[in-house]
Amino acid sequence: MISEALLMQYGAHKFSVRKKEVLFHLDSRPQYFYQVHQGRIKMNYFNEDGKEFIQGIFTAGQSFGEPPLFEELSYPAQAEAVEDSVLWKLEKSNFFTLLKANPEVHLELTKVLASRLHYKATMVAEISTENPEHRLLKLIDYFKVHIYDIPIETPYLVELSRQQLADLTGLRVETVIRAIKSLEKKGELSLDAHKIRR
Amino acid sequence: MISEALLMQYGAHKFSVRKKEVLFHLDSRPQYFYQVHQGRIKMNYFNEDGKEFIQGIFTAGQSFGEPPLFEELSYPAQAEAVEDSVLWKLEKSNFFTLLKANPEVHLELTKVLASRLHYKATMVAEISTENPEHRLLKLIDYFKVHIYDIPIETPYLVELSRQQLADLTGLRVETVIRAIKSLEKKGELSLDAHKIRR
DNA sequence: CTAGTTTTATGATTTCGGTCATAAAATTGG
DNA sequence: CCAATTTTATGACCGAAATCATAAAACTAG
Repeated sequence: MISEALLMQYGAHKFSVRKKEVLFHLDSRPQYFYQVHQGRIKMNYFNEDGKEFIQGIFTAGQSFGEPPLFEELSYPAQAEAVEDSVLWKLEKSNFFTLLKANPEVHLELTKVLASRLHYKATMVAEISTENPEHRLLKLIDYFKVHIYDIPIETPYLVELSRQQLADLTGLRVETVIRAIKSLEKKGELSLDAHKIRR
Repeated sequence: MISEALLMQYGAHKFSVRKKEVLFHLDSRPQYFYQVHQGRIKMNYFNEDGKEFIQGIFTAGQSFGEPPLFEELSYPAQAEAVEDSVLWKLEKSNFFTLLKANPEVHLELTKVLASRLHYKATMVAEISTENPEHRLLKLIDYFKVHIYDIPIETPYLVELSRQQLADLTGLRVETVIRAIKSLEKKGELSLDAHKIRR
């Protein structure tokens, strides 16, 4: 997260997007550094027959889509507004000028990339080797502990739909619904009015 | 990749590991920055019933296992020598001193993390949504273009075993063997003496 | 308030890749 | 050089999750 003061100083602009609007497409070349000011943005991939995979969901204060800025790479997913949102947008070259002039910001950004890499390494191993229930618990606990910084023993209310859980874990909605039910029966989580608590 | 001169200057040491030796375990806390001097190291995860997933294979000049150094995180996989190898090992605190004093090295490292994030994002989406043949082609092309820097039109000889391909794509050996056969039949790649060329 | 949409739910059926068993070919190491 | 190990290969069978169909419940927007 880069402070607004700094973003403005280096010529960033705020702009609005409507729910479902696409910010950039799969395989396009990055031109800007993006940071969420308000709302929620997801990065997602669709295969040939329309199956979605969600790389990440980003909320106020979080940046996204930085990796391809650093190499001559194109985006491995598109970015789409989950709800009406306001974003900061900073020209690529200005972004690098900013980083160079502010080593502590650069270090912060490296930490963000490191933590995202940790998340991806965790999820890809889960998806490759574990069953649906295991995957879902891992994802839920990951969000709780690493994204929302809630101690593992404190109850946490999952704010993701069954479909989003499916698209984050590579499962299908029906499988998620059944696995969640089964996990409730086993006492691994609780449900009240369809909301998942763990 | 950090130059040997710089590594030495900040107190790094070289040490040897034998094939199959484990450098650090899953869930342990990182204490060092590691860089391969000679040989090959893989980072891998095993689920409860022994199914392996390979996060990456690192060769001479490449560093690995950096992300958890930047946050207070534990390793999401273990590191294991694929063959007898020699490694550089730099104390965590010295590593950060080095980065701080050498911004261009820090930027290089950020690029490495960015490119690894790109690889993981690509593979996790593949594994979640695509069939075995698609996954294998994507992996092979990724290694060719992004890891070995070979132009897509130049033939490339895959130096990974069927088992390694399986553990990198979340498949089983038998499935990889059959998919490779089928891809050969379709003309997507060629085989000579079991070696895969594409 | 209500029609329309999205989300959650559940049963029946299918399928793709996993599992199991076995063996040939290739590689390695002593 | 040869025994032991690893890698590649192939067929038969199985099963977990995907797919398909349908509907109730819960939201949402006008």
